[in-house]
Amino acid sequence: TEMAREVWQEVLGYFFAHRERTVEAVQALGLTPGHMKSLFELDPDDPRSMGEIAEALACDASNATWMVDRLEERGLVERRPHPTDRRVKTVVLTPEGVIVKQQMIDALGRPPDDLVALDRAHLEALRAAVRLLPAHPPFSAPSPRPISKRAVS
Amino acid sequence: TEMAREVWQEVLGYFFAHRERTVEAVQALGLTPGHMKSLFELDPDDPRSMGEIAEALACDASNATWMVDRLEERGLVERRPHPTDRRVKTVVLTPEGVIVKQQMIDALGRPPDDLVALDRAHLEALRAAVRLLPAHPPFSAPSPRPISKRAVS
DNA sequence: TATTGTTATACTCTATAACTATA
DNA sequence: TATAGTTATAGAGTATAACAATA
Repeated sequence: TEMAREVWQEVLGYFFAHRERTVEAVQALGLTPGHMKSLFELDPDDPRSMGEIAEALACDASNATWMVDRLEERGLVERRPHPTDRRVKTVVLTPEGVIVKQQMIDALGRPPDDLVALDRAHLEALRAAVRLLPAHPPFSAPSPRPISKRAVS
Repeated sequence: TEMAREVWQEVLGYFFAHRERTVEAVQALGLTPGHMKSLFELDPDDPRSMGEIAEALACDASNATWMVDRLEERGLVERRPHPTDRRVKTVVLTPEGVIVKQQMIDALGRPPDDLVALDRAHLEALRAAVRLLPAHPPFSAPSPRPISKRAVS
């Protein structure tokens, strides 16, 4: 419908107006957009294989190797052998990786000044409204980790 | 405030969930993100200098040269001499560039399916709310062109 | 001399293809 | 033989520095 288009264009316009700020926030941590996407997928306790990372990032396997190399050089992630399949390498966040990931999430999630400056009434209306948006993964995905999950598919 | 943060994070999360779709829409037109940003800045009747383009895209002047080269090869833009300063080259959209720009805007502005599928009541509430967002340039900026503007600053 | 844009060059990120080691 | 990951290589995109033309 036409209303959906209006809503989407407003959201897109507002995001584009602040896009530069989010890019800068990531760069300030010395991370590239690719690193950012990788960190969102990784955790200390949920090992991911290289193949899973490549799939999640929708990139080539060789590119995943390259990206994980860079993250490993910075000490943010660690490659580990797979318990049963010696072809597979799994990747987990290091303690420093956890810290940087949290810094990244904090920086990205900080609202723009012009939004903070809005009336309380407007903010309440906005908050009620955005909760009507279709379900989507929370941007600060706190690693949904079911208790019993095998290490790697 | 905390409410502003919640609102921002919901908007960000919703956008991220559909980010891939927008990238694909641009790629389908054979455009890179850099081209996309360039087209947003260009128009048929509002010549921009190379320097202005580099500034608007927050990139190096040499990179602007490179990007305009690519757009010119595709016939979407045209370099023209500046009327008074022969050092300056100005860039305008060609007729074909206008068409492709409009296709890009249409593709980007098409709302996600899950938004279109929402109840009419929810959509009305969302539309009313997003209009409360702080002022920002409309994403499909229809080339704000004051009648009397000198060609290039 | 200062400024505009380009060219020369190098570095980052991404992909395809060939390769190594397991299974 | 097939699969997981890496390495070799090439290309797009970005930046810095040197350069040419013009102011």
